[in-house]
This record gives sequence, structure tokens and C-alpha cells, in this order.
Amino acid sequence: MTGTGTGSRTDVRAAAPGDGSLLLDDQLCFALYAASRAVTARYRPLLDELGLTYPQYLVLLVLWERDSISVRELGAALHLESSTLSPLLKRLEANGLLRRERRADDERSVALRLTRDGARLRERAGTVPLAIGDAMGLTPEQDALAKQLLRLLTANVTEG
Amino acid sequence: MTGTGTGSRTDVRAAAPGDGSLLLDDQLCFALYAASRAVTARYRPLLDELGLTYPQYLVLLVLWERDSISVRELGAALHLESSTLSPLLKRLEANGLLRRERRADDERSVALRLTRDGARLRERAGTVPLAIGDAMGLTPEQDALAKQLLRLLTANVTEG
DNA sequence: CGGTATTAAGTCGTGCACAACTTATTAGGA
DNA sequence: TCCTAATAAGTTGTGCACGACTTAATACCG
Repeated sequence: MTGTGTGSRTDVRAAAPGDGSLLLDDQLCFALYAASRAVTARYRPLLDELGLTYPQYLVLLVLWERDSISVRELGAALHLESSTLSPLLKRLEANGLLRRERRADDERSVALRLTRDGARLRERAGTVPLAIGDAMGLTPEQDALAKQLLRLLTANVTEG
Repeated sequence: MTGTGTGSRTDVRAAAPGDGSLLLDDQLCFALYAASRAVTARYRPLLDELGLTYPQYLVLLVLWERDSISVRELGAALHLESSTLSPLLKRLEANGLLRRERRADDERSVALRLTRDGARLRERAGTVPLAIGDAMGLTPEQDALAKQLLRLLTANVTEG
């Protein structure tokens, strides 16, 4: 009786994606939610040294790539609403990392321009992805696979 | 000159996990952050009908599995602090889904017990995982793989 | 037993995140 | 042209999420 007897069939707690399980640990959504918060927590001490929060860091990643974009374009890149970005951008401006100026050709739009300090922060941030990548501890293949699956998931869930 | 000339080597925007790229779309952390919010957004209309937020739904998933646990145990299951859970649990109590009672044998601890309404909500919630699983659109293999990778990532990032 | 350390829960302040709404500006059609 | 739609950004209210701290109760050690 090594199999603990009855129920070896029902002992299957494997997580079929489409089954109706209400067990927390069967849910991909929870694995996702927990992982996202865990990664953000890992960033926190590093970003504290730069005086940034995690969403602020993401904003700067975008602006370091292409400066002088609008709030709308930034929101499209990060999948965030203006109601989230407006106060966040005000804080970044108050901290002297960027300026917000109405565009002359379209007064509805606000252009975001890095200040010298904002641009310079890029160098200090250079070590952050390495440190995080290290902490994540995934192989290049696992990392690529995870990104691929997450993008597929996001695309599927966003449409319809 | 079909290769757009110079730079065909540097055109490799592939995302090595440990490279120092500061490009937003190379970052696993952003894929994770975006996916987590996208999935939560997909849950929202379904949970609205149950009068729940997503974190509240997660709390109920735990309580439907094992009722009468403490705030501490709940926090361990969800990886959440008491400073997050206390107000959330108050709202669930105000909505009549659970009761909080100090344990007689240890007055520091608070036991969470589902009310009849809280227990009954489980039936109405039964269709939620199916609907979400469907919207996610992953094969069983992809789903299992994603969960596996996310759990590995969480474990790696949480330690040390 | 007494006193200190530990633990459990909760409060407070800050910063997202988003829905619903407002304001201002531009676009486009009758 | 006017005038209605659509668009961009921002405001407001609610609910997380977490660090730092507080309060109360239990554990443990000399």
C-alpha cells in the first residue's frame, strides 16, 4: 500500500488551464501576480538609491529610448492611463528629472523632455538590469521563453 | 546591400537575460508587469458582478480552501503584509462575507471565518476560472510551463 | 517570578492603478 | 462656416501595496 490507497486518481492536483479549479496554487493568474510583486520588490532597494519607484523607472526607460514624446505615446508604451501617468509625471518633474510642455502645434498634447539630470540618471541605472537579471536566475532560454509566453498571454487577454 | 548596410550585427535586439539593455521591450520585468495588469483587467468585469476586487477574490480563494485561518496564515499564502490585508479584510467584513474574531487561545491572532454569504459566493465564482482560462488562450502545455517559470522566478527573486 | 524579546494585527503616509468625469483643443462633416 | 465628434490631459474617488511604526499579547530566559 505504498500509494496511500484510495484516491490516487483524484490526487491529481495538476493545473489544467481550462479546468474549473478554485485552488489558489492552480491559478496562473496568482503565479503572475505573485511574481510581478516579487520582482518589483527586488528592484526596490536598487531604485531607492536612484530616488525612483518602479513605475517611474519604467517611464524613464521609455524616455531614454525616445525623448520628447507625449503623455499619450508614453501611455501606449506602458499600457497606462493618463490618470495614472499625470500625477507620476508631476512627481518626476518636481524631482527635476523631466519637464512637461504643451506642444505649440497641438495644445492638447504635452511633450515630455528629460532634463540634464534625467538624462544623466541613465548611466547610474545601467547596472540595474544586470543585477535584476542575475537575481532572476533564469537561463537565456528560460528568460526568452517567459517573455514570449507573457507577451502571448497579454495579447490574448487584451483583445476581445 | 540588402542588409541596410552597417549595423546588421548591432541590430540584434534580442533580449539576453543578463545583458545590460535598457530597452523597455527587452525587459522580462515589464512583460511581467504588463501581463499581470492585463490579466487583472480581464477579471474585473467578472468580479464586478460578484462585488469583488481581484485581491479580494484571491482572499476568498484561500478561505474557500481552508476556512478559519489567521491573518498571518492568509498573508503567507498570498505573500501580502498585514498592512495590506487588514483594510481589505475590513471591507470584506463590512460586505458581510466574513467575520474576524480574536482567538481565545491567543489573543494576538485573528481568525477569519466565512459567513454563509461568503461561503455561498463560491458557487457563483465557479465559472470565473473557466472564463479566464479561456481568455488566456494558452495550451495546457503553455499554461503549465508559464506557471513553472513564474514560480521559479518568484523563488529565485525572493531569496537572497 | 520578572523583564525583555518576539509575534500578530493594525495604523499611517506615500505612490500607484483605474473608472468616471471634466476641461480644453482640434478635426471633420452638413 | 458652424457645430458636433473626437482627442489629450488632467481631476477625483476607491482600493490596493508596502515601509515604518504602534499596540497588545505571548514566549522565553535568567
